[in-house]
Amino acid sequence: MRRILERIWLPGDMIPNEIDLAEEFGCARATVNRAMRALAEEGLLERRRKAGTRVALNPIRKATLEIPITRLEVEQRGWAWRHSVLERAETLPPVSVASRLGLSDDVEMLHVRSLHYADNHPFLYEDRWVNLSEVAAIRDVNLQAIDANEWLVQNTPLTKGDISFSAANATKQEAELLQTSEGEAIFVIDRTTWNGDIPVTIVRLAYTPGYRMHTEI
Amino acid sequence: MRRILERIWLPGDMIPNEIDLAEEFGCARATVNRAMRALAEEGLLERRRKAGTRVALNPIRKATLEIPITRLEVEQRGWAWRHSVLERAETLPPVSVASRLGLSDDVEMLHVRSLHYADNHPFLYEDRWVNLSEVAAIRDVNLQAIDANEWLVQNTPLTKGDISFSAANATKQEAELLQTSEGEAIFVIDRTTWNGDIPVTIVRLAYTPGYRMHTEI
DNA sequence: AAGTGGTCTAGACCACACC
DNA sequence: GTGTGGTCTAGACCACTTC
Repeated sequence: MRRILERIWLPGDMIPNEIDLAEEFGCARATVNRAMRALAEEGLLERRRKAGTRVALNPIRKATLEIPITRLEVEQRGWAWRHSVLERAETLPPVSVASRLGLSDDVEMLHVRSLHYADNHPFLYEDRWVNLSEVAAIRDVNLQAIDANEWLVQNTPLTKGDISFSAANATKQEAELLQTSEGEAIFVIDRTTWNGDIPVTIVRLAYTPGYRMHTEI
Repeated sequence: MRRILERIWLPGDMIPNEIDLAEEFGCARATVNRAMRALAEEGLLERRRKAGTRVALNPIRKATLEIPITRLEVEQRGWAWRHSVLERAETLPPVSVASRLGLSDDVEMLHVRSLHYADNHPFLYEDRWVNLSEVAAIRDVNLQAIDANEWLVQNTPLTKGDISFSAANATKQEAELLQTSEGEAIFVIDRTTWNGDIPVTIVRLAYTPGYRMHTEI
């Protein structure tokens, strides 16, 4: 790592193989392998069998985003969290939702709209659809007492997720709920989650204006 | 992993120690360690010496975001990339920039504003300040020929980065550059990068309306 | 004090990708 | 074919943290 950061080994350079490095550093080959694997996972090296190891040309440093439970995210900032369920209905999904989940639009799903507060200020407006045929047990959950996401994470196997981040102008409804004005720029997360190949839930999270998602590399 | 996903081991459960697992699976302890370390890095397990290993209570599944070079991001979508430098000046930074970098505001920095295109449509407006005392060599670089970010990534050690994502309403200037209307919601990335403790560059990336950043977990 | 995970070793065999 | 990384083993000692 030092040699890469100090540009002794330049991007694109081949570096010695594991056996030679082990000899140079006076350690076992397994130790070299462990170190190199870690550097490759960080994106600093590119490794291929037979072809050898080279310093990554585009050190695409991977930022890891933690996808937190809203309650914890709010509480970590020192605010009091609460949320309020605006709507809870078992109903037919719009085609856009059904098709994105690969489900038929003539089977009822659970539709939950809720508003999360931080210290009594609107923080996040959540619009969620849940696949009832996969998570029937959620019918009996008091979603006012526990956030749907928190319940799902703790009670359903979730193996795969698809997340996208974007910006959107607040609709009139969103503006009213988030106590801002129509057209204000809103940070939006759209997330779809599967258990294996079975879609579990799709949710749109619209954050209060000024929200920033933060990470380090 | 199977036992966690199939909820045989529930969130919060302690799981057997490495020696017992090695015996159960008929493998060496090092192999168990390797597997458990991988699961811990994915966020499925929490490990502490002496305290043991437990299934993560909040499977904060970590999404890894790749921070790509804009040229590659555009080209990967099958579009032709080009960019055009709007301004290039060695000048004193505004206090906001200097203070966020922890630099004095009476030392000149390089200010570069540029517009990236995808298939001749405006894609990204970039406003960047570079610490010339750390990266003097960039004075002689033809930034019209290579994107500043791409040059920096390949020619400067960058050890630490701070990234935030947010939504903003397009200013009049941004709207004109991105060929949209004032107030349109814009996806914004603010990134500050250091080499060790020395700040290297700070940049604001304003994406074309409708831009989505995407990842999977 | 003691038990846990963290790390390392020396050796072995394997799988893949390039020749 | 052959050289590379990928993986595994059996054993050892270490470091941390909880008891």
